Formats: sequence, structure tokens, C-alpha cells
Amino acid sequence: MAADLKHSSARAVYVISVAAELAGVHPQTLRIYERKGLLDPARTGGGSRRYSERDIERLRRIQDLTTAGLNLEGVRRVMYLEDEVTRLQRELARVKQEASEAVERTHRQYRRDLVPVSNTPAPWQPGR
Amino acid sequence: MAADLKHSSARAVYVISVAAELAGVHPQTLRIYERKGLLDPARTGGGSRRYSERDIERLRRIQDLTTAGLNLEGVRRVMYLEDEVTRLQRELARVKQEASEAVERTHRQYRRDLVPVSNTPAPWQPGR
DNA sequence: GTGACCTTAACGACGCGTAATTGTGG
DNA sequence: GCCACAATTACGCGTCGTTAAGGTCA
Repeated sequence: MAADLKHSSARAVYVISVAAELAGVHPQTLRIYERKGLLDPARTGGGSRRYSERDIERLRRIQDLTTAGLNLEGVRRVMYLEDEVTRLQRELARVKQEASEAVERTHRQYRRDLVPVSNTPAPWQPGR
Repeated sequence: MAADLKHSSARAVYVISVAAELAGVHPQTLRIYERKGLLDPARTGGGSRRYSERDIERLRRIQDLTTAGLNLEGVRRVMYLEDEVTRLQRELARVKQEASEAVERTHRQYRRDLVPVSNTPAPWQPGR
């Protein structure tokens, strides 16, 4: 057995040669990426790198960006900014959702105050 | 006079040598940036470039990023993503503002229905 | 006619990926 | 003891900034 690494199904871990093959690059390239701060794979007690599924995804993204002509510092910044954009998009969607819910809640509150719940064929007309 | 360019105070325009000096780079470098799609200065009828104050700002940003080690394709993407981030931040602030206004408007509408207009010295207090 | 601008080409420096070398761990 | 990994070094290729050469507009 491979010593001191947990092998839970969600946390698959590859050695550098397999990770390199999965991304279609030279193993040495992965070491360069790590040195430049683009990846931070786990390490075994003996010092060997172990790449998670997330590392592989990130590795593929790095490949896309370098293929598009960016150098490694550019890749670093672009990946950070892309994370920032998706974070903001999610927050924007959340705020919009909560906003409409807040208005709806306010409506319902006044409805409850104005109209007996047991007796409402056409309770209230906005413009009349 | 410099022919066919308006010289309104808000739209200051520099020739390439001055723009290059303002950013501390070689004029030819500015032509490269343009070729790579990082800048798009105005042109005179004769074909000369004229750089606006906005172009100079952008030029300084390009210098910051290249000094930080990005290549030009990286600069392109980073600047685009930075614009995207600020756009999203602005929209997020706007939506938050409009959301609170919408709730307040809803409150006021029901208050108006409940209380005769002729008889309201202090119509409604949000927090009370 | 003299500059400053234009474009294209060439040169040097640097970054990146691959390969080779040597050492170490499982 | 063998094979894969780790780290460092060397090499080839592409990109970037500068410079040079030749043409055009004011």
C-alpha cells in the first residue's frame, strides 16, 4: 500500500507521471508550474507529489491559457480574476433573488393585515 | 494648428512621441501594443496616431502589468477581466440599492392605501 | 527641405517546455 | 536492485523591446 495517503473516493490522487499524461504535458512542466505558484499538489511523507482531481482540472485550465498564448504570470492572474468574476456573478444572482423575495414578503405581510384569509375571492386591485 | 482634431479640454490628444515619453517606453512599443489589440488610439486624416488621456492611463496599466511579468496576451485578458470585475461590482451595488428602494416603495404604497392622504403629518417612518 | 511620423525587418534578451544528469525513495 | 520521482542544468524556440532602413505628410 502507498503508505500515508487517504484514498477516499472523492479525493483521487495521481503521481506526477499520471497527472502529466492526463494533461498531455511533460512531467517537468508540472514541476515548473508548481515553482511558479500555479499548482500546489499534496506531498507524501517521502516527498513525492500527489495530484488531486481538482489539481488536474486546474492543470487543464493552465494548458488552455498557455495554448492561448499567455505566459505563466498571466495565467496566474487570469485564473484569479476568473474566480473573482464567477464569485461576483454568483453573489449578484443571490442578491437579485433575495431582493424579489423581500418585496414579495412585504406584499404578503400587508395582505395578511388587510384581508381575512377565510374570505378572499378578489382581495385587492392595485390601481383602483 | 493641428488640422482636423478637436482640442476640447477633456479630450487632450498626444502624438506618439509624447505618449511614449509619458509612459516611459519606446514609441515603437506603442505601435506593437496597437498591433496586438491593447490600444486603439485615434488617427488624424494623414494617418498619425493621437493618444487621449484615457489611452495614456491604459498605457500605464499595460506598463504595470508587463513590468509584473505578463506577456501581451496576458495583459489583454487581465485588463478585460478587470473591467468585468469592476462592472460586476458596480452592478452589484446598484442592485442592492434598488432592492432596498423597492421594499421601501412597497411599504409606502400600502401605507398610502391605509391612511387618507389629507390626514398625514408624518406619513411613514421606516424603522418604527 | 527638414523633421516627425509611418511600416517592415533584424537583432538581443528573456521565458517556457523538453531533455539530460545525478541523486534518492519505495 | 530496479524503477519512478526529485532537483538542477542545458538547449531550442517563440515573444518582446529596441534599433535601423526606407517612405510619406506637414
